[in-house]
Amino acid sequence: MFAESLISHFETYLPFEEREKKLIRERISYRKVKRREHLLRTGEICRHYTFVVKGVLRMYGIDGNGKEHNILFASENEWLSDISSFHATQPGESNIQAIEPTEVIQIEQQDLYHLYINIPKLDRIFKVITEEKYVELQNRVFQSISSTAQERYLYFLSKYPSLGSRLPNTQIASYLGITPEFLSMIRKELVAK
Amino acid sequence: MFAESLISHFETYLPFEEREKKLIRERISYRKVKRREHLLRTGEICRHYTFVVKGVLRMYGIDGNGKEHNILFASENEWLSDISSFHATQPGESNIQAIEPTEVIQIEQQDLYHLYINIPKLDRIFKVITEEKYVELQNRVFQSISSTAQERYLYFLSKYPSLGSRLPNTQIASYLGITPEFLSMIRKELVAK
DNA sequence: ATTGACCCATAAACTAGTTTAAGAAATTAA
DNA sequence: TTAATTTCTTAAACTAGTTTATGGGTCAAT
Repeated sequence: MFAESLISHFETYLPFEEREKKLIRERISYRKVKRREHLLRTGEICRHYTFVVKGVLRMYGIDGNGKEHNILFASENEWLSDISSFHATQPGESNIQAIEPTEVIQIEQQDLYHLYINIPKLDRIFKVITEEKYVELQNRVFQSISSTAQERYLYFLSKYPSLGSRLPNTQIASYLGITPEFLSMIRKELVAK
Repeated sequence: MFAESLISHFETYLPFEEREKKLIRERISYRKVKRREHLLRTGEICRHYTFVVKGVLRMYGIDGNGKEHNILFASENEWLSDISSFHATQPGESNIQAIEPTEVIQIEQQDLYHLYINIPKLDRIFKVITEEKYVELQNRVFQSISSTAQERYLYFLSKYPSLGSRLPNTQIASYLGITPEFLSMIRKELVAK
């Protein structure tokens, strides 16, 4: 059953009792997302916390000139949500789209709050998950203010080796904050070495 | 008493009973930090979660060429820690230094864990605090891949209006990922308008 | 009052990354 | 299987941001 991949994800943090697993199973839903299908668009309220079972999602923003910029990717066993839109129940800026055919588990706001109340250790687990994601982002900020595009690309490859081959280079360039043309140049230079 | 500024910070999230406040008071310590004094240096284990009562701290990293880059600032009522070093009890890369004379409240790892166990709502509160900081960082990442230095500077000013006048421009330039010379040029252009 | 450390500004030469354009290669849809 | 679309590469002209150097202003400490 699809719920087991989520429960075993939770159990990498803390053990769960059957009673708790049952509560979780009652409050989650499963969804398939086609390649290029959107889960969220600018101006919509983000209604779900989304857990990737299989595939890859990207979260991106759109700048003043209408250009898309990848904020992050989420692949197997990762969480994704426009957190501020989700908690405030307000329209947000973010977009979420599948890059590959993707399967996800989703929790709605009221269900997640219900679970937080009935399974206090979920507060602990999401605190830890958010801290882990926070550290990742902080490293990325440091990279972005201290490193060249080539260094950022090598860091990305070392951090997400599978994504390096799985994603089109245009998506990676957008994540790195450079043009696809310049990424192409960087790759050429790296091969030359 | 110094503990009250921390407790009233917590109570902006959830109410606390006297029993819980007592537990907190027993587990925190107060410290004055001189201008330019360090709370943490590269290679050290980050032993504390630090709450700024008064003043401004900066967290910075050092790149391969020995140059410092400001990852973030923490001023009144903000938390700061090298989270991964703190939880892993392992040496980290980060540095934390006072920009102004600063007063902080600190919690050591064992004390924080003790509080998490005895006051479960602290898991909830730190989950929310970390989510808030996560959203801030995510916005900053989006800025860094989508905006010019001038736009990033204006965003910084709008987001932290007090810091704009309180900090030397060299510190702001380091945070924005540009040279002080270029920030100087940006400011000149903005004044000209 | 004077030194020294730091902070800010200006300018010229330089470099990293963008833009535009155009063609080749690879995927996807029909 | 072919047409259509997306992806990748190359190259030339351009722009945003760096580097180096120089000088002036400010502030805390003697």
